[in-house]
Amino acid sequence: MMGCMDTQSPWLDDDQQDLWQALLTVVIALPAALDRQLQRDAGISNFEYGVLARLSMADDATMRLSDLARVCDSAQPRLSKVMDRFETRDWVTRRPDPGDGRYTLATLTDAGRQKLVESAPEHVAQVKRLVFDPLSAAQRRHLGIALTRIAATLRRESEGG
Amino acid sequence: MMGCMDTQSPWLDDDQQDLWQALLTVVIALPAALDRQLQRDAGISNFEYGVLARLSMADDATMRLSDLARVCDSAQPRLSKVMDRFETRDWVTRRPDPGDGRYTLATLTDAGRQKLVESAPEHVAQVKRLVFDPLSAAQRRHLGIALTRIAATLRRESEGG
DNA sequence: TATCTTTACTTGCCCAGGCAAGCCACAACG
DNA sequence: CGTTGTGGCTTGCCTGGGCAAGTAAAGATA
Repeated sequence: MMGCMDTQSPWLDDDQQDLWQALLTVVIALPAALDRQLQRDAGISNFEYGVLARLSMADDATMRLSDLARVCDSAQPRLSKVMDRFETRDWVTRRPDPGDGRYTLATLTDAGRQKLVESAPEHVAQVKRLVFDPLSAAQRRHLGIALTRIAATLRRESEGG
Repeated sequence: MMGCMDTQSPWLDDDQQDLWQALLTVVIALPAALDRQLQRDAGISNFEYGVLARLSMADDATMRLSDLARVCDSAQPRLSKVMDRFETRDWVTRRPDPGDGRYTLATLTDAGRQKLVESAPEHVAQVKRLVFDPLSAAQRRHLGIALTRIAATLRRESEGG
């Protein structure tokens, strides 16, 4: 058991096991379910939907790729290839940042925004059905608090580690 | 269909947005972080670890592949290929179920169990660090309740849908 | 017993993602 | 001004996963 335990025991107790199993099911089956729905109804992946959504929220629907990658929890090569696909479908345009040629600015086109608007309702409905409907208001609040903490830890992990 | 909203509005309010973003970060970044650690320290993926762990808990360390796939939230082809890799490393053996030749029984070998035991401590430590450490006892309890409900919904989805 | 359906598993093809190496723009230093 | 260094992005190679088609065993029907 290797001495590197930052916490007490090297094993999970029963309650932890249950929580852990539920979390594993969610992180495995939830993206799969979202991907299936989006692929079927819109021909895009859950990750691609997230990229479109994030871009649409930015000023002038424009962001630096590195910033976009960060908010989408993505590595750069992955986002780069998504952008290749999006550009061939005319959903985004890429151009060097005039202020600093190292950055690349991505802008959502009208066609890209339209794709997002088209695919949003069914996707949002799926999210509500799978995540929000099973929970009471109080449970949603508690879930949000806990997940926000874990997400913050994961973000630190990605940047610092 | 469009009209198929099982809940009220077709959009998420601000609180829901925050929860949704945190959940997205977790389902994307958590498997990635677990995979990195396991790949680095043990040369296996998080999914493969889960397969070994599940098999090790069964009676005689033996399960039907279809049952194993279900508890691992996996489709059959995926598990089939994992078993190919495991068999070449002598971590599992496969043989037809004597009672019904359609089923295949997978058994964890001693070497397979040893691999699991070797890789467990660091993996468990990582899980604790990323998931449990950021939370209070009450938050863990709440999180477990909420995730169990969502996981149940997802399981119904996989089977019925 | 012969045929058809169902169920469990495997195989082959295609595509997305990770990683390492390469490329380009800027900054710092002499 | 050259040179070196750093940071952002892209490319190529390889592996893993999804899906649809194929195989094989069991059961059903006649």
